[in-house]
Amino acid sequence: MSKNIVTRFAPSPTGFLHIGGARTALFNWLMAQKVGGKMLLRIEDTDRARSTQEAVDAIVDGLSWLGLTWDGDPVSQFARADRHREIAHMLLDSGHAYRCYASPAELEEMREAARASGAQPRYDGRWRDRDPSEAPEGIDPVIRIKSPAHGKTTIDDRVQGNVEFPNDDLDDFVIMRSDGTPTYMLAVVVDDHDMGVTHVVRGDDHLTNAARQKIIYDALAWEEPVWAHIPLIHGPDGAKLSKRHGALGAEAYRAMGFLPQALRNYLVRLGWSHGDDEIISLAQMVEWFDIDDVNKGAARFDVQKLEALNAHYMREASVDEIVSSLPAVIATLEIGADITEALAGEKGQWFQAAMPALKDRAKTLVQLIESAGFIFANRPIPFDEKARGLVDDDQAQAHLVALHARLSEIDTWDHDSIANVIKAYVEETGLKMGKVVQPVRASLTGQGSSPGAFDVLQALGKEESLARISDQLRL
RNA sequence: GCUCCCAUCGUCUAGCGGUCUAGGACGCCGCCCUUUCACGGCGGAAACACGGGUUCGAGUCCCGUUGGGAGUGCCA
Repeated sequence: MSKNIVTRFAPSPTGFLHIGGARTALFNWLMAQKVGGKMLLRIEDTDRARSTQEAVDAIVDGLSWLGLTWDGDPVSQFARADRHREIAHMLLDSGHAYRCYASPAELEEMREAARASGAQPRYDGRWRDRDPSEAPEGIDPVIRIKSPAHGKTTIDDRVQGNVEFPNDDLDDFVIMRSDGTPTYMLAVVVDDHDMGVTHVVRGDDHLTNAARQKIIYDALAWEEPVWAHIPLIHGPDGAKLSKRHGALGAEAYRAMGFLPQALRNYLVRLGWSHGDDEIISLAQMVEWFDIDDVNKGAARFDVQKLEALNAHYMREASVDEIVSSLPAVIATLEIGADITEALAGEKGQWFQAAMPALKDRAKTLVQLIESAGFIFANRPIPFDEKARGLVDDDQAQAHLVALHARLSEIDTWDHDSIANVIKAYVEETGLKMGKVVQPVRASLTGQGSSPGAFDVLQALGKEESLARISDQLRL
């Protein structure tokens, strides 16, 4: 691998930083990072109608959140339209491209006919060799590139290997629209070349585009970059990950309570691995990652595995780190405002005190907040029926009620007292500890569906016990 | 339809001709630890899509079948 490699991440700002895009960016970043090269960021905003500034912001935010940095300012592809036009005309002058006056209706007809006869729908090159003097009046032409009529175009891809495309299937595609704006196909080539990009790493949905782009490189006598088309990420159903699979952007995963290091770790293991290693630090990724080791097949997105990784990183993270990443998550919750308010007061201290125990038990920051529900709950909340709801069989319910009755006689409400009552009861009845302790404990701490005994405690004026129970009973 | 890509447990994957009665992780199921829930520990069920070759020997190489996926725009 050469020393001065330049990669780039080139998203189109029509949505947010999709999970697939995030991984593409990660791979690009890793490649550059590994050899001390550069990763550039280019916004492919040539489609004015669909590009928005909000999307650009979301992409930038998403990358930053994931800790993926780029060199220099983001490049706007749209802003480079003049240069694209210049190249298009160069191609025209050199005879590698030509003006085409075919109407949209004509093209549609062409495609229909091709489909009907079972052939590949493609432009038939009807204006390729026609004399410009035949051009109809009042029609703005597009500029098409002359692609080779015979033979094959082969892409030497670092991930996909050598892939050959019959030139028959690569038609004379449009490089400049009739309104004078460049198409993506031309713009990428010109930009990658001008920006000095040496390695193009992107989704394999671009693989056939690489063949088309190579035609442009060849026509310009420019050296093509090293290609690496990484497999797409699929949804649980095996189809390309899309809107209907649920959450889309990095910001959504952030809102769901995932830590950036967890998402990074998960993403890098999709289609790439380093032996049996599962937990991989940033430094290790940089050291171990090799584009040549990336698999060709698409991987399905599995939230459970992401959650497991996240749980790991939450345990590993310091309380401070967790606390500092909480506001962004809370802000996205419906009851976020209430929580923020509650946190400002005494409940904030309880929350802080409970944090070490809380963070080791939750899989996501959202779960962490939810599991602290008893701290934020509005009081008083009826105790009896809630407790009953925790178990479904009658016998267990009876035990629960009986135990609660005994517990309610306790004055001190400290760790030992509660434990002793429970122990005694369990010994007396010969019950399995977990069977009865679990629901009782749940009703005491208010976890699960029942914010229970904490309210009883409060009603009894045992405020200070809350903190103690959080601490001693480990919630 | 056509072009291209892919194919190991449910999922992510290890495997780069013999050490594979196929390893790890997530998930799942037991047991242990535990005053709850977790964590942790131990154990279990679970895969080389199918058919032909090549080879002394194939999960590993070749071909086909089947099954997935991507592309097929004056979108990117």
